Amino acid sequence: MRIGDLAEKSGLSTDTLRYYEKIGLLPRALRDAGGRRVYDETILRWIDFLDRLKATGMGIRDRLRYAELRTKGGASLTERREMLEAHRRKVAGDIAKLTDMLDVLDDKVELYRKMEAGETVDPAFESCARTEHGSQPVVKDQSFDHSTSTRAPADAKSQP
Amino acid sequence: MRIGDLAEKSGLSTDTLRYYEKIGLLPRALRDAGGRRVYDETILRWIDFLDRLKATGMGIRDRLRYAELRTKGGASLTERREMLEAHRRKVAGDIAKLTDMLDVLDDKVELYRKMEAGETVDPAFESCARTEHGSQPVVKDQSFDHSTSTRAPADAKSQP
DNA sequence: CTACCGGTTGGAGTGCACTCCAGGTCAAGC
DNA sequence: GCTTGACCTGGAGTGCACTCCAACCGGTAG
Repeated sequence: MRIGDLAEKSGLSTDTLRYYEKIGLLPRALRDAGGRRVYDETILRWIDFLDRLKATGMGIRDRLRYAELRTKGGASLTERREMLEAHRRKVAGDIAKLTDMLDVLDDKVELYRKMEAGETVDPAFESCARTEHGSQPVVKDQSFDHSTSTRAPADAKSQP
Repeated sequence: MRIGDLAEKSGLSTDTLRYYEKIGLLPRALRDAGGRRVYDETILRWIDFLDRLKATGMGIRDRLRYAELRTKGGASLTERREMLEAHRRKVAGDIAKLTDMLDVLDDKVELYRKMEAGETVDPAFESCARTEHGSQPVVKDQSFDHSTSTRAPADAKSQP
C-alpha cells in the first residue's frame, strides 16, 4: 500500500500523513526501491486510534507523547495507561458539559419557537434559558473529574 | 463595572474581552468620561452563553454570526433558532462520539492493566480494544445527526 | 520516447483564537 | 505634584494543526 491508498483508506490527506510522520505521530515508513513509502494494513489501526484521540480532544502534544511511549514497548505500559485514564476523565467531563448544553439549547429553541409564534413571554422569564444552576453531571459514572466545568458562577439567564 | 472586574467575573482576560469587542462578539461597550469601558451585569449572561457555545465546539465564525443576528432583534429569531438547532445536532453527535470513546478507553485501560500484571494476552486478542463495530449512539434522543461519525470502516483492533 | 501520474523533499502559507507589547492617557492616593 | 495602576489603541507575535507549493524523480501506457 502506498501513501495515496492509505490516504483514501484512512481519510487523511497524503500531506497530513507525511506531516504526521515528520513530527513522529506515525513511525517512519518503509520505502520501496524508488524511495516511496510503503504501508501495511496494521497502520490503519493506529491511525484510527490517533484519530479518535484527536476527535475526543487530545492535542497533538499528548498524542505525540503517547506515540513516543508506544515505540518504547512494554516498559511504557503504565505511563500509557495513566495517560488514557487521564483522557478518560477529560472525556467524561466533556460529555457532562455537552449534556448540560443540550438542555440549554432545548430551552432556548423552545423559547424562540414561542416568540416566533407571537406568544408574549412573561417579562420575568424573558430570555430565560435554564442553565447550569448546579445540575449534577448526567453521566452515571464513578471516576469522573469535574475540574473542567467548575468555573461558572451559575447565572440562570442568557439573553438571546 | 470596568473591564478588569468583568475579566475577573467572566474568567476571560481583558485582552480577550477587547478582542471580542473588536471582532463584534461583544457589543461596543459604553465609556466613562475618561474613555474607559463600563459594563453592567447583564453582559455576563451573554458572555456565559458565548462561552458555552465555544466550549461545545462552535467556532468563532458561527458565534460571530449569532452575535450579529442578536443585534438585529426579533427579525432574526428564526435564523437564530435554526443555528441553535443545528448546533444541537452537532452536540448530540459529539456526545455519541465521546461515549463511544469512553468504551474504547475502558477496554484499553483494562488490557494494559492485565499486561502490567504479567498476564499473557492471547495473541488473537493482542492489542485488541473493542471499537465502534456499529455501537448505536448511546444518547436516547430523537433529532440526532450521525453524519459526523459515519466515517471509520469499523476496524476492531488498535495497537497500543 | 514521451506524457503523465503519483510520489519525493524542504519550506512557506493559512486560519483560528487569542496573547503580548509599546507607547500613551487618566484618576486617585500620598 | 508625582507616582502608581488600571486602562486605552494599534499592531505584532504565538501555537496549533495542517495545507500548499515548487522543483524534482520513477514507473508505466500509448
